Amino acid sequence: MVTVPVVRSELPIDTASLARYLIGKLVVRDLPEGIVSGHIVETEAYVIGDAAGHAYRGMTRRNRSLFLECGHAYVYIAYGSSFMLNVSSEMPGIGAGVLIRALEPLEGIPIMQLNRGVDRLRDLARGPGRLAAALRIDGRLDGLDLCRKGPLWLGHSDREAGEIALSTRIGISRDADRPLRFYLRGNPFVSGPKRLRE
DNA sequence: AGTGCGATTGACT
DNA sequence: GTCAATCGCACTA
Repeated sequence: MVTVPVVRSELPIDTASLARYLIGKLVVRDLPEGIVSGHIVETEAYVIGDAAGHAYRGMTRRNRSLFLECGHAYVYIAYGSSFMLNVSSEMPGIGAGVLIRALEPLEGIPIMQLNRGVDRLRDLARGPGRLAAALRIDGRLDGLDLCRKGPLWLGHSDREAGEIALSTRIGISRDADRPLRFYLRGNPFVSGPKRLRE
């Protein structure tokens, strides 16, 4: 697969714009068994001053990667067992980021199937915890620069993305009405209930 | 030291 | 569709 990393200077600084920009880009994972990758089909923006964002109450040990220059990984555990992959956004020192919620599998599908313990293509990376498991993403990747080739990085795709739709975010209670979720309309690899996929 | 709560998932009706 | 498991983290004292 011929793909090049996204260029940091081309990333939109604004968090919501970055969330939209990342739809259709590639997440590439370099594992000992081979390359695993997929197209991003769903993201959520956790913007500056967002009560639902992990940086809302300032920097802590867990969320410090959110304050890095845009294009770095913020990886944390939700509900005790599921890892979540985020891309930091905004200027250095500003805590905001984009949650990558779902991938359409592209390369290394047999590796994903082993990592997930399921075969069905649609179930491999539909949902943020499943995505991280499929790509074997854990806390050791927290803080990584995603704009250069390495164990985990973001790449350009030559495929046309399709229509990008907007909705409220999934699984939060505070600031729940803000339309900050981006997804490819009708794409079967998008998570959430039916009404949030069409 | 104790408490409450999730940016979820998988099993089940 | 419903619901419980699960445990790290932030907050209170």
